[in-house]
Amino acid sequence: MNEKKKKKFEARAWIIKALAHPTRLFIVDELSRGERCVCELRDMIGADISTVSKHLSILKQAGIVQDEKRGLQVWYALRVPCILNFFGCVEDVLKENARQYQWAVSR
Amino acid sequence: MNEKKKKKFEARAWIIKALAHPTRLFIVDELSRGERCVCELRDMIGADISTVSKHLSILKQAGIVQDEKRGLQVWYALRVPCILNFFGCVEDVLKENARQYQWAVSR
DNA sequence: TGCATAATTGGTAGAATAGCCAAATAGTTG
DNA sequence: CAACTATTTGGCTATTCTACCAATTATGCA
Repeated sequence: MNEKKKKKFEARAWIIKALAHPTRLFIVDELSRGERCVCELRDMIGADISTVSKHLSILKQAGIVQDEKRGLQVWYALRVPCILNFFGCVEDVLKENARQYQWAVSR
Repeated sequence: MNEKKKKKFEARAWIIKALAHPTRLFIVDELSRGERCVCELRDMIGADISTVSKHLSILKQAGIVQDEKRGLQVWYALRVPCILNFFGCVEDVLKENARQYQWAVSR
């Protein structure tokens, strides 16, 4: 694998890694329904606010969300909605896995 | 967040985590062009065969690839091609990030 | 059966990640 | 300006991930 190709997959992995955590997936899902401030997300997630803030920072660095400060609050919004299309495929994988599992235990 | 919702995002994260590594993304990309045996992938990747095998095992457990033994070799193939659609979106994010970066440094 | 090849599994050291607390920063209000 | 609120950052520990080597398993062939 040449250097250029390597860089390409590293860049992709960087974005995908940003999504690879339940809390961050929850945040993306929530933001798909509109912008939220950090305190709203903290209440929904139920973790320390510093933890939530760090998750948001990872999503922001990856370019998946954007933020805007208004007064004391920081509001986050989805920057690239196409991310959502992916979840359909992920659900397909999960469904297929469940199907295969059922098939495996039934024989 | 209730227990059911939590499980849902954990399941999704499990699949996405399986993709969140440059080598595994390379494998998925390579398999999108046809099935490959472990030794072919090892040659392309240039890592220890045990490392490649473990990456394949992660993809297989997630249900993203499937394997079939033929003689001495094990051949891997993509199980859910819809995964590929996602990379278009990931590239969009990367492009958007690059654009934003250019804009930021030019002012 | 004994040897060679392909792949997986077990073990381990080092790197990366996640979560919490405490401290710092930024904006608001009396 | 002091007190307060919302968020981020730094520091720390526990956990998870990754890559390699060595050992094991499975198959093919002389």
